[in-house]
Amino acid sequence: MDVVSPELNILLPDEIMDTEAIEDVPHSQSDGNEVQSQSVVDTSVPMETDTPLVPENLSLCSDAASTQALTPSTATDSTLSISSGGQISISSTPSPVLTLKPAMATSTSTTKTTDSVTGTTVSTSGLQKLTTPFTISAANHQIILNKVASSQATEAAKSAGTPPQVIKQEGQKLLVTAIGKSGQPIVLQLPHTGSKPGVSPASGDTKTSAPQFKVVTIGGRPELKPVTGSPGNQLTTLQAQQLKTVQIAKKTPASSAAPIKFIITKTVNSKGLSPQTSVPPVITGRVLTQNSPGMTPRTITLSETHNTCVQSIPGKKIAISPLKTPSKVTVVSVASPTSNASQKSMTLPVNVALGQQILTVQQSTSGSPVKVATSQAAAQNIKPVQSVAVGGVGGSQFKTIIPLATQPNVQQIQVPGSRFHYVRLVTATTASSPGQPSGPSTSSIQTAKPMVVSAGAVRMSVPIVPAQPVKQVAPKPLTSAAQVVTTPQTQQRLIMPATPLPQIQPNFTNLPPGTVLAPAPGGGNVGYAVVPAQYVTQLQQSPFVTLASSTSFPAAAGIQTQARLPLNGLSAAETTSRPRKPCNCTKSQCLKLYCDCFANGEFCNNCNCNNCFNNLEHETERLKAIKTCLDRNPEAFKPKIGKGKEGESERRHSKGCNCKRSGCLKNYCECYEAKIMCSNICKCVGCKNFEESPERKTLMHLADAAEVRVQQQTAAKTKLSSQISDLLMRTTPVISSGGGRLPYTFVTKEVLEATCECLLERAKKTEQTHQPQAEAERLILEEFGHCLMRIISSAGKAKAGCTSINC
DNA sequence: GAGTTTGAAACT
DNA sequence: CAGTTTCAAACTC
Repeated sequence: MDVVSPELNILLPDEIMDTEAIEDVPHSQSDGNEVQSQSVVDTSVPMETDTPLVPENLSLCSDAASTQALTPSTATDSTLSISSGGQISISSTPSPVLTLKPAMATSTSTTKTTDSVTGTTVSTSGLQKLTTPFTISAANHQIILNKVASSQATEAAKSAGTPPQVIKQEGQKLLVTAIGKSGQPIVLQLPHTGSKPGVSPASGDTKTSAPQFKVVTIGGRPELKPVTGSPGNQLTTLQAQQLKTVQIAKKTPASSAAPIKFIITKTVNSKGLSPQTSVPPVITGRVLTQNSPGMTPRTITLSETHNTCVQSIPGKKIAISPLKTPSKVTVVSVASPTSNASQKSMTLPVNVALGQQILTVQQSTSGSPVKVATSQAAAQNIKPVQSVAVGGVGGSQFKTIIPLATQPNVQQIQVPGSRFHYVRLVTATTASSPGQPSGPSTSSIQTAKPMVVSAGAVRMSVPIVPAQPVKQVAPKPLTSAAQVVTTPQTQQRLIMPATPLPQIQPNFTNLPPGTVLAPAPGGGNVGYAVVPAQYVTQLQQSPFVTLASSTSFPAAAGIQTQARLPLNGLSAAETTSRPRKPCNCTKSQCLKLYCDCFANGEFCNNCNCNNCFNNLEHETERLKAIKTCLDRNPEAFKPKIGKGKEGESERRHSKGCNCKRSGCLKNYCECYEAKIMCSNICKCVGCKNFEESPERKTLMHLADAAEVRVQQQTAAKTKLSSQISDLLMRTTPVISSGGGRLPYTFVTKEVLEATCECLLERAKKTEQTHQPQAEAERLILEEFGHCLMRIISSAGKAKAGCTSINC
């Protein structure tokens, strides 16, 4: 049902919005009352792949069965936050905040609102009512609607001494005219439920049958206009005990070439529970990005289940780096009974590429290996909501909601501009004590197994799309069962479970098996510490191995990697399959900064180098080399790309380049390689790497086009592969399901040869009969089909025979 | 894949 | 600090 009008394309944020604004609302909204949903609904995450040029839906399905369609006008820098079961907020980044709050809501909106305007109501008729007392704040351009989800809302209302209010599912509209650049009203429509398709004024999309929230946040100008409720549609808010926000920020107007980026964040707050013990509701869905303004609107669908005892998980975010093409949202679900107090909220940049699978991670309790499951724990009534942030150029971020099976176990690690994508999964294990340090520093090597960094809490950071080597090698004491990964900017650590993670593994292609990413010494802004597999093995075999060498590295190596990575990220193919780039050093022994591995603080692994000393076997030499480099330049291992001085937000090369012949438009130039402009500190000659440079723009367009092509190809391949796999599974279900040989296993070399012979024979016949080429191709294909059928048939017979024998 | 170009790193 | 050399990646053919 939810439809986003084509105008949304223009309105969609080009940049990623800062997550903090999102977090503020939920936190402020929490009050002592709890709103609980009656039932836990299916938490399955949509897996379908979005198709370019096909309108997509952005919706949040919730038990409340309220859907809202937003038709934004051309607005900039505004965000719309909608909290199902709690509040709906529409905010613009610059400032003013529109807050819609329940009239009887016990919770007082503490959102950062200035010049707030209250009293606007949106009427709805039907099963549910949403009180529309809301606050419009000019500070953040936010409208927050507090809504009580379904029965919980009713109960809450009863408890409050007021009759329950119901929001009718049909024809409900929320017109928001306050947010719009040109004064065009934004329509929030509560979609029809069931099979009855609602008529959406926006675009008429009627695909959604389930109750949904459609949340669209669009950028807007600072000015705020009154929110108008459509006649007959009243938005009634009972009590907002849960706050969920979805925000889409638009930093700058999206260009035709640049993809429009959604920023949707949703957090759920509930009262009475501390953040540590909070359990957010499960929200499932996918996030799709708009490819170009002219295209049909793309929507984001997020299914939401209202749950009891919903707790906000501040900072639970997943960042998705912006892509030119629609991407799926990687959903990480982590189920665990308890939360870890020591956990910190993090943003997670996830470079979502076409065909990328939705990741659902269910985390087990402490002491047990981290589990990854596609299904969420059914027993968990409380499901954490996690926001998904899509990293954008210039640090802006795309946010969306990430469902969590249970507790705030997933934390995002956001590295703006970096292609490293990490999901931090924190097991809120019961064993973990709040005060217990979770860092690797407290852990020790216990076994020769994959390590558990912290005894108290298991943390997992999933580098979804590490395009480049993680920088720094800072081996840490390891315990068992997981790998540790840290991000450059924070102390986030990733503990990979010893058990393979099918959903995640493809994303670790650039990390060698056994690779351990540990936080570099010094905490804080520390680069990644990468321990090659062999190093891990050595560590496991020799618990007394000192990791002092890693300490020699300055903290910032991780950012250095970031600098080398294009802001827009790699193409889907690159991001999903490209391994860490091996070095080819021949003379430097990989102990000089010529070697990228060494410069990044990594051990060489699977490289093509000769006479490599950048490994454990030559730890002494390596340490010496590190010291030499640091003596020569204390900043040698620090990131080259960082923020400019005096509050400059743009990244820039710390030293500047010295290009003379490349015009700074080739990868020889470190600035260009990092996809940043040359700055005044560069000493380049004939620089063409500046904003207005036509040459640069041309190159960028070409690169974008190439990227799009790659993504499309990747998507096509993925789809084809999926179809083939599906076909194989469907054609011989008995064979594949009976524990026998899979169908393709019958395609032996001999079978292949026979098939080829048949095809060749058929080709010869067509030649001899002077068949037209088209006819010849048809006959050959037909023959191929026959061959396939024979193979399948034979496989089935073989299986049947085997089964009979077994019986 | 070999050879060339390029600019950072290393050296003097 | 400047000039030169070394080096490995980027690029071209």
